[in-house]
Amino acid sequence: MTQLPPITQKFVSHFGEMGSRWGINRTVGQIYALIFVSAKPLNADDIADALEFSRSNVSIGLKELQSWRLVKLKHLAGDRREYFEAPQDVWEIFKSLAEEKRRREVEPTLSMLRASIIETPANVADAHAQKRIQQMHELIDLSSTWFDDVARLSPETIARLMRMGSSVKTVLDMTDKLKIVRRKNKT
Amino acid sequence: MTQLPPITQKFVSHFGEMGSRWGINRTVGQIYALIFVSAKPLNADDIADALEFSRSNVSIGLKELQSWRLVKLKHLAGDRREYFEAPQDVWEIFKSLAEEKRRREVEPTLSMLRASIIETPANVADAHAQKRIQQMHELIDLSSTWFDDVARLSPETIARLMRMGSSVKTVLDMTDKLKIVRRKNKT
DNA sequence: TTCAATTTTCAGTAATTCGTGAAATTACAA
DNA sequence: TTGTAATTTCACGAATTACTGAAAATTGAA
Repeated sequence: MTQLPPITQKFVSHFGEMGSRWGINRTVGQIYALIFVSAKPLNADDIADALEFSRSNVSIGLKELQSWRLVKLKHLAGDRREYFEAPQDVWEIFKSLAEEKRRREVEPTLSMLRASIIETPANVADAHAQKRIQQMHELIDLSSTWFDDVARLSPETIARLMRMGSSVKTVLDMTDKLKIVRRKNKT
Repeated sequence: MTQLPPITQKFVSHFGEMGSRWGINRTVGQIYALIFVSAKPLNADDIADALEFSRSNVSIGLKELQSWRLVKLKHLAGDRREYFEAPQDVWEIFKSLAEEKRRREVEPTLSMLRASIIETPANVADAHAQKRIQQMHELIDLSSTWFDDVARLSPETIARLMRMGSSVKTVLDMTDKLKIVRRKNKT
């Protein structure tokens, strides 16, 4: 597997760059990209070889990717090395990532914001700060629980929702009308 | 403004930590947090003073925040210094951030993925890689245009949509049924 | 057990990113 | 203009983060 084919090569290197803009570093990004596009599971040596990273670097990178649930460990019969692969369904990947990000970054922020909100402000400046913090908390809390809710839907339902784009508004309005009609009929 | 009040203090320092998990660094995060909770616009000296950063550091941070459209420049009458404030509406803030992130990170990735997709695969490995890249492209493209669509809705409509959570499914199903009824009536 | 293959850890070093003070530039009042 | 306050730029040292090779630990077969 020395010398990656051109499309793979380009993807891997770009993904490394993007990785560093997200929390993960270039190396980890490249390792993931390689596993993602690979047709079959890879072991640590395959990766170290293909990307020309040290074996230890790959080991650490794989650990990191496992902690994000982005790669799955797989054992091949008659080979005791550990092989890794990415889930086939891209939606599943997206969801793992979002969940993990929520757990690690969003939740701690929310608790901190909550803690600030229940404190008694010492002066007028802090009272204003608290109002602003409250606003931020509401926004983050609403979007994150919403995201969780949506993630629970089937990929097809999500796709359907997304394809509607901004025309969801029409649907919402329609629903409201229906509710009103029902309420009227009841009384 | 030396010695920040406790709630502000805590928020600012936590936000700095979070900032470094996102693309922005600790300093920039703290500067933003301070501006966000402040009741009135701040100038660079206020900030340098409150956070004990060097004046130049603040200047660079403010430039960065402006480029993300997270702070707005404001001139106060009879004072030629530049004052900065964060938009009042947290939804607006969220949208600016998302748009800017899309423009800087998502769009370049999409073009790169597109470029890979139209290339002719050199071998069977690259053909498989291309299929995977295609899947990733579809997912990112769909979510990002969808996000744009939703962002265009009014904050109230968005809030309404979010409050529905996973029960949107029921609405979608209802809509489908309505469509079917209409179609039947037509024919 | 023992042994060899594989994986992980870790100390040291390389690379990158951050923050500062000093100098340069800009903007405005006199 | 000229002088001064405000802002930006930039080179450099400090701090942080990433990567490596060697050594230790783990795993499973014999």
